[in-house]
Formats: sequence, C-alpha cells, structure tokens
Amino acid sequence: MKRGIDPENISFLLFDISRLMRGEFEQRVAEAGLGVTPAEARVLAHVARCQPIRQHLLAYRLGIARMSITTFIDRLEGAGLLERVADPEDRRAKFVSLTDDAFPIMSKLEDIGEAVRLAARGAIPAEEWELFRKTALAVRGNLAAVRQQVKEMAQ
Amino acid sequence: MKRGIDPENISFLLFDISRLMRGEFEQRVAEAGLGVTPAEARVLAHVARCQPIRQHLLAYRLGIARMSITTFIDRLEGAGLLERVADPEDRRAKFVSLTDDAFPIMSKLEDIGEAVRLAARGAIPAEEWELFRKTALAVRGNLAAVRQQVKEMAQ
DNA sequence: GCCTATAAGTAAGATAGACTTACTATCAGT
DNA sequence: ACTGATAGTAAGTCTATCTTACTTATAGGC
Repeated sequence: MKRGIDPENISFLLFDISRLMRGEFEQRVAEAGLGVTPAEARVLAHVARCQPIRQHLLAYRLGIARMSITTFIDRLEGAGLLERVADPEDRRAKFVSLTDDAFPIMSKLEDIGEAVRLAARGAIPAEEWELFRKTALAVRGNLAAVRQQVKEMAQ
Repeated sequence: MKRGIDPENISFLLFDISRLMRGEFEQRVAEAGLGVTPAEARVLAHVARCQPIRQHLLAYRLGIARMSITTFIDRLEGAGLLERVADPEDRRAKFVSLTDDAFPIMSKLEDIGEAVRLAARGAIPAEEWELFRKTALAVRGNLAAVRQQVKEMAQ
C-alpha cells in the first residue's frame, strides 16, 4: 500500500538545501556588489584550477552542454574576468583563462562561499560534517555513472 | 594565503547532485509520458499531505514566493491534477486539493522518485545513507533559520 | 460604522541556468 | 580528396524562480 510521496525525502531535501545555499550566496554577493552569479562562480572556480582549458573540456568537467559554457564565458568575458585565447594547435579550439581582474573578485567569492558553508553547517560536529561531504561525493559519483551509462546506450 | 575556490566543496557538490537527480527524474518522467516537472511533483507531494490547504500556506511550506505557487497551481490545475476551491470563511482565500485524476500520476511519480533515490544511493550502506539524510535535514534547518533571521531584521 | 493596515491571490515582466537543433570551420583518418 | 567527427556558436525554448504593483477582502482601533 502506497503512502504517497514523502515531502521530506532526500531528493527534496537536497533540492531545498541547494536552493537555500544559492539564495544565501546570491544575497551576499549582491550586498558586496560583485555581480557574479553562483553558476558563474562555479565556472570561475574550475577555470582557476585548470587554466588554460579548452571550452569543451570545461563543459565536460562542469557537466553541462557545450552551448551553456559558451554563454557563461560570453558573460564572464564581457565582465572582464575571463579571456578566450585561440589554441595555436587547433584553429577550431579556444583556451579560457582568468584575467588579472578576476583575482580580487575570486578572493571575495571565496570568503562568501566559506560564510555560506559555515551557516549551513551550524553546530554540526566536524566528524559528521566530513562524513556528509564524503557521502555527497559518493552520491555524485553514483549519479554521474548512471548518466554515463544512459549516454553510452543511446549510441 | 588563499588556495582559490575548491571546485569540489560541499556547495558545488550538493548543487551537482540536485541537478543530476533532477535530470534523472525528468528523463524518466518524460519516458513515462507523465508531463510533470520535478518542482511540480514537489507541489503535488505537499498538497497530498496537507490538503485542502490555502495557497499562501503552501507557498510558505515550500519556501517559495506567493506568486510562484500561483504559477504552479495554474499549470497543475490546467493539467487537471489540482483544483482550487473558494474558502467560504475568507473570500480572498482559496483551498487547493488533488483531483481524482492525480492519484495514478502520483503513484507513478512515487515509483520514479524511488528509482532515482536508489540510483543515487548506489552501494552506500544503510547506516551511512540514513545519517546522510539526517544531516541533510539539520543543514536545511540551519539555512532556513538564517533566512528567517534575515527576514526579521529587514522589518 | 468608518478608516487604515494588513493579507490573499494575481498580472506583468525579469532573471538565471540550463537545454536542443542546426550551422560553420576545422581536423584527422583512409 | 573524401568522409566523419570535433570545437565553438547562433537562435530559440524551457523551468523555476523573483519583484513590483494591483485588486479584493478582512480585521482592528477609534
């Protein structure tokens, strides 16, 4: 016998958390006048780690479509935080890197991200918090694997 | 000394998971031809639990704006899954309830949700999975409390 | 009984963060 | 030289939200 969908199941819970964190982040970024959205910050974070990086590889790492990364990079390039450089070895491709102007912004974004995570953690003990992160990592791996399988079958 | 933003921090991780779960859910719902989005399913789940419920209270429970719930209910009413009934005690207000047509859909959504959660869980042991859910509940509480404080200060 | 503040719902319009499909330019293997 | 895949983009669509301003109704103080 069915009970109906549990409005407090883990899917909805994670959806709520993601939305609340995003909201907190957005608000603090707005207060600081940084003009960067959470998803843009995510792009910046990845570029900072892998630069210079080709666009399609960046899209792959972020798990989004090629076209989506084009839009993000357009905006971030327009804001002067990223730059595209032609790849000399493949004239189709472009490398993306941070500009010098990006660094002070990144530093403030880092502080805001830290503050949001602190708010999310509240009084949760370190051990439990670390396990939470570890489990989240495994869950993402599981979901990514499923998606990969589906893609391969589609061929 | 700053290290730069960690692209694998818990915020990004939860964002990824939420997006992947949503994608899995959407795809399976599309395959089953149900024509309901994840956020709409969430609305249905809450209505099923609390019906009949006034719109503004529903919005409050979902943590979204009054206007957002209006849009959802418009769509779900159009699809014949929900109905609005005037509240006889307050002529401004409306009660929302499921229609009979909603139940078979809900049942299929429940199965799909279950399957997605199973995919997300993978081989994670029961104990760890339960703790993950418990921690997530606490995290949502922490974030909701912060948001509440900000709202109160704004008055 | 009237006035005012507040509340419930909605209209209109904006935004972020994605997607798909179709195109151009280029590359790489036969 | 041809064919098929790849890198990026243009154009358009969609979901899930928001804010601001409006209408209608209620409720509390005087």
